[in-house]
Amino acid sequence: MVDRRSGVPAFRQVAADLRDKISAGDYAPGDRLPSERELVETYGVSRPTIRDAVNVLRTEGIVTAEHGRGVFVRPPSSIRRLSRSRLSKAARDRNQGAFLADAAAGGFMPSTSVKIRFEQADERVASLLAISAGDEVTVRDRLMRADGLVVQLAVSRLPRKFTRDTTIEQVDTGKGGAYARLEEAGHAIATFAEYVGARMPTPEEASALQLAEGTPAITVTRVAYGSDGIPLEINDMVLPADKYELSYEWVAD
Amino acid sequence: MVDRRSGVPAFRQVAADLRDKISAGDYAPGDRLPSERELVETYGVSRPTIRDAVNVLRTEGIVTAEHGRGVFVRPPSSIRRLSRSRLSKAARDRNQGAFLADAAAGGFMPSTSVKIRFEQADERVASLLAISAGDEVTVRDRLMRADGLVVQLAVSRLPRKFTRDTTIEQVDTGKGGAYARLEEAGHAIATFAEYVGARMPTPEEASALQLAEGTPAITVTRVAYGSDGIPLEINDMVLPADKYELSYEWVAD
DNA sequence: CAGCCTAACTGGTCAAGACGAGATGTCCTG
DNA sequence: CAGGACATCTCGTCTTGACCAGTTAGGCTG
Repeated sequence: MVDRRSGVPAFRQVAADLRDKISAGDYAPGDRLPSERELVETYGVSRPTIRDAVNVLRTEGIVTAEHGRGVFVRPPSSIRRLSRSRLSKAARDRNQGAFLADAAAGGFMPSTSVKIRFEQADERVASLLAISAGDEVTVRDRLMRADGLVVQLAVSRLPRKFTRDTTIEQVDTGKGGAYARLEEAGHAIATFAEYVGARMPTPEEASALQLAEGTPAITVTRVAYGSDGIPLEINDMVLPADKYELSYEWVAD
Repeated sequence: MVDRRSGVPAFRQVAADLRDKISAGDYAPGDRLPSERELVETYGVSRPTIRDAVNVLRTEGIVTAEHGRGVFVRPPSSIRRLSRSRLSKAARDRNQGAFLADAAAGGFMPSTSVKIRFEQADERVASLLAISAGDEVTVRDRLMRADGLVVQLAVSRLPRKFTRDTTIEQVDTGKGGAYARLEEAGHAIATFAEYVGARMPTPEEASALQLAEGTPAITVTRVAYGSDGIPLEINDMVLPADKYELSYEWVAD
């Protein structure tokens, strides 16, 4: 029941009560919550109020609603850990992109689709690639699927001057991937930098990644530098936060 | 106006239209949107429908509502970049914790509050610290403020066997911080590992960090290892995703 | 007995209306 | 002219009522 005199809005009281019941285990992961109309009875409030309460839990990501079936406690999803060793030369030499290596380890059927296009660098891209805004860049737009489900979006951008007359401008870059082609052209990768953030996905990202309401996206911008310190490539990735965790290790100095 | 025959729910049409107008610059960051009652007129739908639409944008984090004032386009917040060099020994020797070093660089007034407690390791903590579940750990619970605003929560846990009879069990650990005390006790830090994820904040975190609706939290778990590979400390941090970006650099191998 | 079909669930959307509470400018009063 | 009271904006909450749209299980039909 709801305390009308407490000053706390009714829908928040209901949300808090349901949240407590879930964390106490009264409703276990995968369980169906009572229907909205049942909750109307038990709490003595109207249906929109119940819906407001459930929406709070949905945006918190702890329940999902399925039309016609009910509202379910979201089971903790298995986290895939991405380590920076995915970019080691050893892994590259095995002719595996980072994603294919993950697939081999994770035991799922990988598939990727690539689109190539060319564009003029905007301010952010130009600054990260140390070129001038408006300079031409080669863009490789990748969609990665695991067992048919999209699990990762990645957009790779390279100054066109490094990719002309290479298979980097083709869908299939050949054995070893784009980094191997760069190396053949005299641009071996020397260092990496990654910038990690998180935000709510755009509607397009949410539908592409099939994100449930209340699931944030992790954004990773990776910059690959040559031995002379010149940026060779930036790679913008968007990952579902409920499926990925990034790991980094380093030696203390 | 709203197209009733399109099959797209009215509140989503309104949300999409407002989102487009915002990204097109019709409403600039900081601008007030038309009031809900005005939107009722322009779109020809009821107020609950308008509110649903606005709520979509709120959970997407692109507008905030202020009671009595209006709905405002959220200005892009300035991102503070946390680099791993914040943990270099040089920085530690300057008697600066990571947070104080950031403050010096960012030019804001820092303040922190610390609570010490002891608890028994749960499964996750035990596994990360390579001890047995139930073993006693020293917990340092920190709250960091910048100009009075809470900007970071951090919980540090160390096996009690490493902290007994040290100032690590005091609020003030002394010059150089906890890592310096560990080193004096023969446990120099050799390597770090960080695990980065993101999720929606709990209600407690949201109010502590004063997160606007629709702002995710970045979670960082840092493990510090001694030269013998033994875990010495784990540090769980929660950061507002709209204020922080993490950066990592490494040499390709 | 197999398969379809429908009834009775479920959540999704929307309306119209009411009142509460914070913010703010204006106008009146001292 | 300064300051406070109030009118009137804003969003916040909640109700009643209705219909639409997936889902599912049970019963009917062939």
